Amino acid sequence: MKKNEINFAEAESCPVRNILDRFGDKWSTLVILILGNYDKLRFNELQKMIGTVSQKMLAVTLKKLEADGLVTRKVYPQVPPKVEYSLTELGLSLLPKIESLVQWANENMVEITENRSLSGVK
Amino acid sequence: MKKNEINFAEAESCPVRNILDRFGDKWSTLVILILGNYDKLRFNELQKMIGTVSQKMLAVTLKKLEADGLVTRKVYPQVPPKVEYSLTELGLSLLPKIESLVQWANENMVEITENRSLSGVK
DNA sequence: CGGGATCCACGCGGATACTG
DNA sequence: CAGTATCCGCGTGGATCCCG
Repeated sequence: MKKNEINFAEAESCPVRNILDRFGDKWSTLVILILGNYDKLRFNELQKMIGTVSQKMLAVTLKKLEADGLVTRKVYPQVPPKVEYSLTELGLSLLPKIESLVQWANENMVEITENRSLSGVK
Repeated sequence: MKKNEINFAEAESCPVRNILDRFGDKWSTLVILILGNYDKLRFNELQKMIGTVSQKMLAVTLKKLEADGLVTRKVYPQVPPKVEYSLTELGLSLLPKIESLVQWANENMVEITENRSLSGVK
């Protein structure tokens, strides 16, 4: 009783795998989410907002998102330097999908946590 | 120009972080997606369908999903043993959110891949 | 067949120090 | 301020063997 013949096997040919591999990391989705709430943010503002991210990982994450074309990086030529990050059109088109996931998370978090603590699995 | 005052900082109090930490692993979303397409699957069927997952990781993934209450595990008491996995109500409620993400992935995969190869970032 | 138990490599990601 | 460079611990996840 299968619906579509989707090939999940090979990572390269499977968009699901590709996308999930990209945004399955620790910080990407969170950065997109935050940039969706505040439309422009500086590096330090982002870091303070997330709170627990290291400079290195925030830099790496932003670089990847910029490379994917999801985030724009605007540099103001001044001293001290000022850099602002914001979502691109592409990034904005992804935002509602992630927010939809977040909404589900908010609605079902309690139930999942209860299930998990009952089962005893870490 | 911020919208909601969301506290992204502490992982425990932030549903986003919690959910993303759970499903941000390598196989969870894929398993949910496949079980959504085929409503019942045995362990080996799942493994062959994914193709590149090890026994260990599939077992761990299914255990976590079962502990969360997203997947049901039905054991048939016979020799050789037969176990069927399927999505629970909770799992089914998550499915469309993930499929929505997959749809976005399919639509924008090419553009992202192009962007990334142009930028030179791995 | 459906896993559990072990061992181990690799890479993510944190801490720290330094620079334009 | 906005990063880069380096070092390194630790957890994810693969390979292999074993068991009911």
